[in-house]
Amino acid sequence: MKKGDHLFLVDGSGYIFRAYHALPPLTRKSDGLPVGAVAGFCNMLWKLMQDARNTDVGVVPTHFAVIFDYSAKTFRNEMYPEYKANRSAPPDDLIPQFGLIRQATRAFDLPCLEIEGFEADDLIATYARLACEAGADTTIISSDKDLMQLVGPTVSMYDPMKDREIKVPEVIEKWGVPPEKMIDLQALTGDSIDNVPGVPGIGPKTAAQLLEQFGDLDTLLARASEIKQNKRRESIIEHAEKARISRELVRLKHDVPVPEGLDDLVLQPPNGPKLIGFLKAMEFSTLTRRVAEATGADAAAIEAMPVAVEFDGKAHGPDLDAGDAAQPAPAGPAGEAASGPQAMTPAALVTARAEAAAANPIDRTAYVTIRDLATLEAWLADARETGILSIDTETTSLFPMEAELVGFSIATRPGKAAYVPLSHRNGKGDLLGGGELIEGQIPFHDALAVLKPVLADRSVLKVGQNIKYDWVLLYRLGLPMAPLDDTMLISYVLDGGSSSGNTGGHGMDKLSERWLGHIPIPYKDVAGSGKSQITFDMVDIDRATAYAAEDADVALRLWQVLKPRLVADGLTAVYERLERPLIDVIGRMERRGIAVDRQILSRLSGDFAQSAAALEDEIYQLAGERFNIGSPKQLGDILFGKMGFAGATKTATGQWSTSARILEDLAAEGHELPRKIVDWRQLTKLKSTYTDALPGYINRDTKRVHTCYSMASTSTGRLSSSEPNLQNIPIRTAEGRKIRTAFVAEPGHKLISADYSQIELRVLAHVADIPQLRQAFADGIDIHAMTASEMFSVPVEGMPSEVRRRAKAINFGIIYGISAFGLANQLSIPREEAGAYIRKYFERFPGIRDYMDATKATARDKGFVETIFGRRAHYPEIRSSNPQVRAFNERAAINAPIQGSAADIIRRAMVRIEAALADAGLDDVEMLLQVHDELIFEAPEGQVEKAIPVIRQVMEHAAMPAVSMRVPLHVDARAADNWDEAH
DNA sequence: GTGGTCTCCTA
DNA sequence: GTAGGAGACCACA
Repeated sequence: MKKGDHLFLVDGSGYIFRAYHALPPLTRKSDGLPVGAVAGFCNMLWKLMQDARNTDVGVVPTHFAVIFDYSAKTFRNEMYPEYKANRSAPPDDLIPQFGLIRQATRAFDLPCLEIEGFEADDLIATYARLACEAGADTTIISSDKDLMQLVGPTVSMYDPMKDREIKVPEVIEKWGVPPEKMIDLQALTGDSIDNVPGVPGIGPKTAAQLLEQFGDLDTLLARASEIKQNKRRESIIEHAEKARISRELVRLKHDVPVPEGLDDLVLQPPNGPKLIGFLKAMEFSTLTRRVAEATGADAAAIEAMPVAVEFDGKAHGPDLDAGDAAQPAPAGPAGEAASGPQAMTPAALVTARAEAAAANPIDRTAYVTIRDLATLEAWLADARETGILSIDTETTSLFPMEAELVGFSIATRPGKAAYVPLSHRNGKGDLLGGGELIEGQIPFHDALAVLKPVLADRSVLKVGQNIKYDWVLLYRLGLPMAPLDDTMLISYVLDGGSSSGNTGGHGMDKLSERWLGHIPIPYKDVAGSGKSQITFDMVDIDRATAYAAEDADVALRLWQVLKPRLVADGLTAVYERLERPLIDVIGRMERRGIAVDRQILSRLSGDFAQSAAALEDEIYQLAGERFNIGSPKQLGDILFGKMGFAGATKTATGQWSTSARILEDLAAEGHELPRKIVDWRQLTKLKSTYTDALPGYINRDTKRVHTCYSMASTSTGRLSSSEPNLQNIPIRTAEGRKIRTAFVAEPGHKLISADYSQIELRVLAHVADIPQLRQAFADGIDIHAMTASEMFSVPVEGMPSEVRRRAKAINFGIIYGISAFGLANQLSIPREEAGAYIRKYFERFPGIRDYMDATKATARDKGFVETIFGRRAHYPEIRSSNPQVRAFNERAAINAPIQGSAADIIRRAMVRIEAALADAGLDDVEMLLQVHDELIFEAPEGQVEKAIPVIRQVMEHAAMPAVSMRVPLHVDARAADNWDEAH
């Protein structure tokens, strides 16, 4: 940059907010994406650049940059934590526009600058200083008073919305002080919007007058006692320190370490086609035409560019990784490098990756065992080179909270994989294990010390299959890992639904077979199975290398094949918003676990055992013989054979059915035996599944129970919990509830339970857009009573409970893809009667039938259905010629968007809640469990009252801004010493 | 020992 | 009628 050059600096962030509030709202025609601020921004930039080229008016920029705030947190927060603390979140329809405006800037071929920790204003101050030193002039495109301190002989401001220049005279006219005194003036007046305190009672007029009188702030504060007005004097003396802090807050930083020098900001000639591509994608037809005219481009021949919407939620078009600073560019396999992934369409990239996978078969002989630090370091250096590290840990247990690390495998490029054994032992130990450490392994802590920085390096993407396991394990060993990608979760997003099966559908062996045409070594083959199974530390190192390195290699290859499919299928947003950010959130929940009181469980076990034994005697008495009550076969013979009870039905395999339902019916007829069997079953169930089993899951180190959540084993997007399953802890009966009292908070803490009320019915009301349901939820009235009232024309007041019960069953039936058969079963009524109810229901709520028909049609056409956030559930068998299979898939397809949308909503809440709690200063409030529509937290007693509203706020607004629900979400939250009382 | 069936716990 | 996990039993190997 040289003398005579002219730098234009656009205050991008400032402009966004101003344009948003000043301009009428505008949405993209085709899909309702809000783009008002984007439109204003593009028009402004184009006008600026046009004016600049019409050399007879205005000044001509030679250098140009658009500058943004990186985030709300800056160095000023360290000086003064309350700075900008009362800023509310931006409006929901503005959020997606932030990313779009950055993309617009790039489409204009303009530098788009932002630096973490600094405000846009600081960058502007820095560049203005640099330009000044180079002898050039600067025009700041903004009207923000915070920037006026920069105005001077070579720096002016320009307000694009009012077409007005701001130079020294304008500043004096507006504020009564020259630009160089603006800092002192703002220090006195403060700023309620940014939460700069200032001196109470001092406004701009008074401040200007005082500065006129005393010259500057320091003099004023030193001689404050001379001020005549009593109130003013006292206020200034009392708040002198606040004024000083305020001065530092408003003073812009002129020496930000900017990565781009001035010479990087040289204004380039306009790239018409690129800009038109973007404008077309935004559907700005007028500006598209103008740009085409001005640049001589043929707009009709230019395609709309795929625009990544950094939208919090459902993708509007392919959500490329453009906005994801955390994620390094995917490393392409050889052969693709010539064109580079960016130059290929998503579909072409998918094809290329699949072909590369097929052409590059897996060769286990190429895997190496790393036995010294230098080699390990060289491999990790390669990972920094490629920006990607596939990793897999080998351990002694499936539970990451108690597993011991035996070794780990890594892969940096397809085919380039290695295993690092750490604690393999020989078989010389006694029966308790033991054995001696085998030689030729890197010392445990040395290897981890070398691995640690790479795992923490945000420029190296860590890829794995079910990487949450490795994350939890490695975190326990003091090795945090980020960022993460998980091939299992990518597959889950791409191919979720019944097509993938409920178990192992996204397991590595299946994925490898499907996508790479390769069957990896089964775990059984290296460690055996059953009684003869050995722990991995006993596996021969050569065999372990083949197995483990292959896993890392396969995961890397799968990642290469699957990741581009996210973009091609428009599922990036689902993965980025609902899966990826949840990995470490759930990882932390698993790590925390929950305290379970062993004494309570043990006492309950005793109680249950005693009651069950008493029942057993009575049952034998009534039956006239001893038999195994727990055997449905024997029980059926006794009840329906020997004793000849009526009403027997057969199960699918021709056995007598002894389900609770049948036994209850018999009991209702006055038979004593079936009643006692039902009670016995309940007690033994509670004992064996809960009170006996749970203590075995208490971790010996943490003394807590750490369930394992699976993020990819349901067809709808729900989580599942296992080992132990904490999502089916009893609640229905008084006896069962007692088990919940054993789930307790630590001393000095409380458990908080927050659950969504009727979330699935609310989702139904939203997606099917049913006026009566929406109204009922808006009014907060009893939804089942309302349904009954509509259906049976009875007033809600004084409604018999049986009527409400039936309506409730129908409401649930609707969510489950109702059938007359199922409803008849549920209500124990004839199928004809159930059918009549359903017809009646559809008469009253025709929108629901429309929704169901539309959902079935979509599922048939596309093979999948979608949640409101775009998660897909595949049901290919809905086209089956078997009517039973078809009907089942139809019901599942109807249920999936409802259950799945609710699951997505709570996932979104979970992703956000930690930050929300931290922002509220509640870092010690910890999320422990998720039970589909409920979240359990543990909080220090003193923080409970503050935490509950934060939790509710996040949960109730979790769908926003991606989806604005037509019905409110409602969350009930309560705190207590144990889970029973909290729920 | 493994896998299927039945039953029952949850949302 | 949807979505799960788990324990007990029992027939099979």
